[in-house]
Amino acid sequence: MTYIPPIMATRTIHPELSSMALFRDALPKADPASAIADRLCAIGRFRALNKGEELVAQQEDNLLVFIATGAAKLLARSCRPASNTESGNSEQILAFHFTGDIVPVAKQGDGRICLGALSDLELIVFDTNQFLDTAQDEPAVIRAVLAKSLHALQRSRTKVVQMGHKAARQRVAGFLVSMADRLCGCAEGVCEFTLPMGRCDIAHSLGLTIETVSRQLSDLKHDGLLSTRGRPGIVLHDADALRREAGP
Amino acid sequence: MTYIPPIMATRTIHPELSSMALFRDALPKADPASAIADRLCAIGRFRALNKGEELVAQQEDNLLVFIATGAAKLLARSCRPASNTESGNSEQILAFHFTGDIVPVAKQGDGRICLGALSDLELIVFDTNQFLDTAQDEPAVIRAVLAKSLHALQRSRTKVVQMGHKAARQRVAGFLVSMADRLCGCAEGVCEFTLPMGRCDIAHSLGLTIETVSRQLSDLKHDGLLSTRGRPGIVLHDADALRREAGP
DNA sequence: CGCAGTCTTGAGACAGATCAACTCACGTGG
DNA sequence: CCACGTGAGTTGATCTGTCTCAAGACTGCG
Repeated sequence: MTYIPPIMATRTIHPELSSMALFRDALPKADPASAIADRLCAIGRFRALNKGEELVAQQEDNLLVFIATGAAKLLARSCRPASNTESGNSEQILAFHFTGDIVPVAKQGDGRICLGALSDLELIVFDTNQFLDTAQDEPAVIRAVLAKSLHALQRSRTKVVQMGHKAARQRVAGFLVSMADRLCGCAEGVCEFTLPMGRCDIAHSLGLTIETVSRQLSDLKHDGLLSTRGRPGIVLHDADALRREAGP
Repeated sequence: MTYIPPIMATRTIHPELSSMALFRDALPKADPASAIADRLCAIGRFRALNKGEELVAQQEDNLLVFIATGAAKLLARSCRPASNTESGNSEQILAFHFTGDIVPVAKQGDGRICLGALSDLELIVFDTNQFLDTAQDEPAVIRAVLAKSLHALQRSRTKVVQMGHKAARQRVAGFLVSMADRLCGCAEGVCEFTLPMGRCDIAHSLGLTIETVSRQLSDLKHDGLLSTRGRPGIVLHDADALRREAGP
């Protein structure tokens, strides 16, 4: 849980890294693509984080973070920054993000927001306004960012519904179905995958305690809906049945 | 609670209505503004809703709704659509929106999403893709939509934090502070305003029951933090103190 | 005036939090 | 190679905040 001070470049962006990750879909034609890619590379900052490290956004930052490779958690800490003993779990995970995602990181009303590395992580960090200024005359790029942002909004709204009126069992079931979909593209039937985050992160994501998450996983296991393979390995026996558990 | 079937125009958009509401800030120069405004008017649909009516999005809809005048609630219903007696409160309010807001309304993973009129309401409804195609060569417009979307994402994330690990008292306090800010621009000191929504909507927005909301309001009143003026009237005696109640 | 809907207040039940052991997996070093 | 230590995960017992059910008070309207 190392603190990573302000946003800062550690090296120049690998041009092809940037262009591939960001614009594969947005820019079908090759020529303007390289031009805009070059310009964006000039303002983007590359960051590599080791597993467990965090990129902490300053209060005034308004960032767009592209995840080149790896898995990350976006989290909000309920202030109380100077707690020595890791303090209470006053931390809420807003979303999990994986390779290829674009994460808007803007100041929350209160409490700092930061991006934690669930695995080794490669990021490209932009100042949002600078990015948009540069991409101003390339509507396809802005539109791609907008599409990703709307997607993030949709997932955030789903999370609101989940946390607003769902029981612990439904939240855990919903979480597992979502992970099955995002990690191995499995939407039905048997499905096996490895969770990149621990119970603690799951709990903070669902607004539950680790004890409750653990209990619900055990219950689902006893009900024959899943098996575990070691600590992080999960086998869903019937993704559809689990989706039904998650409720509407 | 009338059902409003599919999105449908009731009359052509008043051009100045559209241009004023959407582009006042996005398009400083006048000439191109009218051109793009005309084109957008051609694809936007005007809708007027009476208080209590709802605009129900179809599963396949992907809309951008501009609120010309009035107050609205964006809500997700936990399926179970054929419940006769108003059924359980299986409904979650995702956000409140007021005059000038731009509301992305896309299909949620499950359960329909719809926009309810808290007051008489005037809307302009666009298909998102059609809107973006039309605004393609006007980056300022797309950028304005992106900015609004990022703002919606930010508020949605704040709601996740609120519902993830905050007690009822904190949620109600936070709600009141937010409303004070959005309805009368009050951020501190004494502040009086009228809530456009009932206790029931507040409860559904915060993931609580109306009884709990009512109790918390009573408690805050007994603690001298606020007074009520009739049913919907609220007087905050000290917005800062209330913000402190809401926690970090 | 009386009705109907909204809001408030009260008493009891329950899901999940909290506190506290205990187990397990894994790496380290004797 | 095995004892040990550490951190994560599981399981159990109790406590508490919020939901539920139920009754009463307020507001607005015909």
